[in-house]
Parts: sequence; structure tokens; C-alpha cells
Amino acid sequence: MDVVTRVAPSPTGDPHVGTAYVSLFNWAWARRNGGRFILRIEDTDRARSKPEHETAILDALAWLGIAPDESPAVDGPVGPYRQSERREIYREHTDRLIASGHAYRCFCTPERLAELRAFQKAAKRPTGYDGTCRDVDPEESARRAETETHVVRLKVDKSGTTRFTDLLRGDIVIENENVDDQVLLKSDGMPTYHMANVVDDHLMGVTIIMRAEEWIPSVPKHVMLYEALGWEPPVFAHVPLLRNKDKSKISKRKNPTSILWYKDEGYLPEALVNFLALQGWSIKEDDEEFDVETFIERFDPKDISVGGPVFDLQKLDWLNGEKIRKLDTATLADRIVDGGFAGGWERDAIVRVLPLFQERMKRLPDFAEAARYLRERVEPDMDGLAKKVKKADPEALRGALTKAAAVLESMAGQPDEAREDALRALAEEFGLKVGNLFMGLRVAVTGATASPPLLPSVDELGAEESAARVRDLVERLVPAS
RNA sequence: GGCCCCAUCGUCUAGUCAGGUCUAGGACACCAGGUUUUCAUCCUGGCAACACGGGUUCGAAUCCCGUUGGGGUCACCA
Repeated sequence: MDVVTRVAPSPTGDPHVGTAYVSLFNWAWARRNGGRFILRIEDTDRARSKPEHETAILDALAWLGIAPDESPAVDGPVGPYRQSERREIYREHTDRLIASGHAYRCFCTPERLAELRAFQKAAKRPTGYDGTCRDVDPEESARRAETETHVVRLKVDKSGTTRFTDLLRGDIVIENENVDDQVLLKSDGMPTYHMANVVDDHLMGVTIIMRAEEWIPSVPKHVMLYEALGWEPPVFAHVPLLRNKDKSKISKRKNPTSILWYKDEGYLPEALVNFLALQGWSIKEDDEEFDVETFIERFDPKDISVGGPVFDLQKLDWLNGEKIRKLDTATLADRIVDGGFAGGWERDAIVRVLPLFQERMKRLPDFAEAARYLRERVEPDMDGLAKKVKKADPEALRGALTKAAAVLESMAGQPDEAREDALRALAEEFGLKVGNLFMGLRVAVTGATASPPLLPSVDELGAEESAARVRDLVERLVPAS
């Protein structure tokens, strides 16, 4: 049988990392099986849904390289893919349920329901609809429906139990008396999630529902709907919820949840994908850095573990550095430029100097930050230098640096080895440790005690400018008297 | 609170279904050492976990029960 997977986000905010997480699994499973991955926009909440959010979700998934095969933007055989455009379909099906006695119209006002809920809570009783409209005579119900606003509710048979199988947890059984008469059709004619979800998943031929575990409690309602409609439910696989450090469901307050944030921070999409793949799933090999093709080859939803993974950005940073190091300089330069992290650098210039920075980068903005000294004189870190050359004779250091400046100029263009030898000799001449001389040069040229290789930096800068920086440092080294 | 889900190093996890090969493996982070003119990379080593209590069994991280802990959910939001 064909595999059809789906993700069904609601366009009510920035594209969420949880959507990316669930999409990745659904996308990969469809890819592995030569199936289809559908993105359905659940915009039945008319107040909160916004077109720009829908666009952002589509763009974010495309950026991650896990774009759906069918979506509002890519038509397919089972559209439309926006629930707001499927109103008639839901209406038809709720009518069917009313006709078959599986659902009923409810005329209770929101105010009454709020009061009911408040009362139940105060009395420490389980909350839920009290069934006032359950037994309104069908004819009377139809008549009142002409003029009165109403919703349609699922008529739950409160006896017995409902059972379903979760691919990751096995059988889950719930007493029907704990299942509420869920609203299926809202008073504005839009379906609720539960109704739309079941109808769409069936009509769209979805074979496996992989979604977050927060949905488990509502599965019995869905199962009842499948049964009432005479349909076979698909396979359910509820994946763990991504967590904050305190184990609560990942939230904006405690974690970056917008996919856009990761893009803006200079994370590579392949790093985020690799990282997300490691949440709840693991590769047998020791190397946890892998490409998406490998993931597709190995991924099977039944291997997902169910403990809620705490989001750890440190691991993402590591993965991002790994991915950056794997790119060739031309590609990395493109990523830097296209991502808007060039900081005024021309693309070709980036390609030229990138070897100095690539293995030191964790994120894309690191380049412009670390390469600043190549475009402007940065304030040398005199305190840092002082700590590093504490034991060196200041007079000797100044003398050696002054001569070193001249060496840099006179030996410009010569091989690194030759220049290094000359500088080493200089250090010896002044009775300095080689490291101390180099540290002085380093701080002079790059401004910092930790930097990319010295000589290549000098070459990029030009011998004259480098020498000038060294002489400037010598000036600063004169003790205040 | 009712209902439901979950429980291995600080974090992500392997092992659990088919009990012994687990004195519990890997990765990130951290610490130490090596390489390097610094940093980074790279290499080597180290620290560190089966929530607790019963039971079943010759034998339990693995099976069962309970406790504790964590999470989710109880909307005309998804």
C-alpha cells in the first residue's frame, strides 16, 4: 500500500520548530516508501489564522529541505489543502452524522457552557458537556436550526470503552464515560479540529498519522468518528513533545521556537534537520552527524523513543560547526552571503579568506565577526597580551617587535617557513620565547590573543599595514611614566 | 483534581518487545593530556545513569504490581 503522511499546522504564528520536527519524520517516511507527504493548513480558527503565517510555514519547510509534495501551494489529487476551503465537505459529513444519530445540534450558549464549566470546576467534578441538547427531538432540532445559532456535537455512547493502538506505545484504552460530547461543527459553520482532521485524513488517504503526543487524549473521539462514518482509522504514531529545560512542553518563553530564529542566527538547515532527527530517534552508527539521505534510509517511525527530549542548543551548535566544516569554501561563502551574514564582504573575497575561519565557525555570523580585523584596525587586547607575555622582558619584546615589523615588510611574499624561521631567530636574538613574540604580533595584527594563523593574516592584510599595526602596538607598549 | 502518557549519565540516546553476552555502549557538554606560534580543528584518556519499593526467576536496566516523580489533556484553539 502507498504511504501517505501529513502534517497539519495551523497558521496562527511563526513557523514552529515542533512543526519542523513532526514534518521531518512524516517527510522522511514518505520519501523512504516512495509515498506522498501532504501539508494541510488547518485554518478553521478564523480569528487567529493569517495568510502570512501560512506562507512562512511553507517557506520554512522549503528552507529545511523538507517541503511537502502537496500543499496549498502545490496542488494535488486530494485538495483543496486549506480547511477553510473545505467547508462544504465537513458540512456534508456532519449532516450524515446527525442523520445517523451519531451527532446532534446543541443550542446552548457559550455563556451557559462557561458557567457550567465554572460550576464543575468549583465542585471539583470532571468538566464536560452536560447533555442538555442530546435528546432534543430531531424534528424540533431541525426547526430550531433554521433560526437559532447552534453547534453540532458528537453523541458519545457513554458505555463501554474505546481502544486504539499507538505504534509507539501499544494499546490505549479509555472509558467512554470520560469522553466528552465534542463540538464537531462550530456556530460559524467551521469544523473543529477533531471533525476536520478525521474527515480530511480519510478523504486524503492518509495511511499513518504522525503527530505530537499532546493529541493522545483526543484520539478516542477520533476513533468514534471513524466508526460512525464507517471508515477504517489510519495508524497512529504519537511522537514525543519537544521540551524546555524544566521538561514542560517547548515554549517561546523558554526556548527559541520559531524556525526563522534558527535561520536568522546562522544555523544551517541541514544542521537543524540532523539535530531534530536525533530527538527521539537515534542512528545505530556512533557518528551522530549524518546527511538527510542517510536519515531517509534508516528512519522508521516505530523506532522513535517516547521520552520527551529536552532541547539542547549546545548539541545543535556542535552539529552546525560540523556541517560548516564539511562544506567547500565556495558553498560556505554562498551560504554566508545568501543568509545575509556577509557584513559587507564580497563573495569572492570571502572565498579567499574563508580557510582562515571555516574550522573556527559554529554559526554563519561568526565569519564576519572573526574577520573584522582584516577590514579595519581593531583595538588590540592589551590586557590579554599582558597576561600572555607576563614573563617576557618588556624592553626585549618591544625591540623584537620593532625588528619583526621590518622583517614582515622585507620578507613579504616569501614562504611561511622562511618568515617563521626569521621571526624565531629574532626571538632568540632578544632572549624571548618564540610564543611571546608571536603573541605580540598576533595581538598587533588581529587585535586578539586568539586568532586565525598569523602569517596568512599578514598576507591578507598586506605587509605594510601589518607592520604599521605592529609599530602601533610597540607604541602602546611604552610604559606610562 | 479526573483521564492519559512517560521514567537509563547534566543533555540526546543504545540496550527493554524475544530476561543472562550490560562490572550498562555511543554522542554533546565538561575535565585532563597530546598536536599547534594562539585559538580552533584533530587525536587520546577521564568524570558521569538503570527513580524507589516489592514480586516473578537460578538470574531483571529488561517481565508484573505499587510508590514517587515528570509531562500532556480536560475550549464553539489547534
